[in-house]
Amino acid sequence: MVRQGYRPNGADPWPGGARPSCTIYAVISAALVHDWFVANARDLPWRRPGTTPWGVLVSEFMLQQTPVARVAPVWEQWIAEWPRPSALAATSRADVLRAWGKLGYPRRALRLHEAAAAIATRHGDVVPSDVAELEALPGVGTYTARAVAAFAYGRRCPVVDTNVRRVVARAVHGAGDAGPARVKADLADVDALLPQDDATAAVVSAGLMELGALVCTARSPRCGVCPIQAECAWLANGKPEYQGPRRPVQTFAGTDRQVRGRLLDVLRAADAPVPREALDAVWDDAAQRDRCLLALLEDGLAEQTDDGLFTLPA
DNA sequence: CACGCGTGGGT
DNA sequence: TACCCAAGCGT
Repeated sequence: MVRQGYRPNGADPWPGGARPSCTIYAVISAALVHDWFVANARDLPWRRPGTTPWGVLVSEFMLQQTPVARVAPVWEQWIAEWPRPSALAATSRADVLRAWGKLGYPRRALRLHEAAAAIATRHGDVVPSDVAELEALPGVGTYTARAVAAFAYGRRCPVVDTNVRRVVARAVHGAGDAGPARVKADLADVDALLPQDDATAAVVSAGLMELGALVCTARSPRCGVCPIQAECAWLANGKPEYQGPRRPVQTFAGTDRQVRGRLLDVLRAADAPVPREALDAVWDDAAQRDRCLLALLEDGLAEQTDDGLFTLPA
């Protein structure tokens, strides 16, 4: 139901004077999201019956900032090769980084490797279902912990990612898009609309994400096929454009990230330690190149052998 | 909390 | 073509 001036949770979704002129808020029906998801969910590999909590955890690591289409084939290989945390933990970091391939942000691969070791040694090779225990694992933050609790263990748990934040910002708050993250308030917003039953709530959590990924998209939302269009505060407000501050789009060309990527690409492709000259060839600016190589060594993404050659970490 | 961290596809 | 963006995390 769309209402004037109604605020779920009483929280101010636009702190700091960024409040848009709209005054319409809405309560959206979890049942509609639930039924839409059951009918429209993508057939993703990690949603197949038989996927273990470990499989879910691996998918969530890979999906941190990497699109579904690129993750899917790599996930299949990882689960086939390392079906349990202990199997991954027994693998060298070099092999893990090579298997990570070009998913990006390779520090995630190291953290997943560390998390696997922690699960193997401290949790009996079983991925924890408790949010606090999950958050204690390296590379597992607010989102990933709750995603595993919900999707791997079917628990009622607010799962807030960029998709869900956008759906809530629009459908509930009537804004064009989500502003800067407000973790506590975002979790409370979603918690307020989840049904009580664990299994049903978990499906709704997946449905909210799927809705944001497929229908309530950032660029061209397909409101005409949206299951909650009749309740959507953004539609009721006339789809106002987002007014608040936007995080500046990160540049890439010329940044350390690009240089690190090129250096690491050389190390991944090499089947033996490489001399300095092989790395020097990928970037002209020597100072930047050296800084990046040093950073890779410090991050544990590269190592130097006794005879001065460079490799992926053992 | 704002920022840095890879990569490549869509528009 | 240049942007814009994609299931975040750690510091």
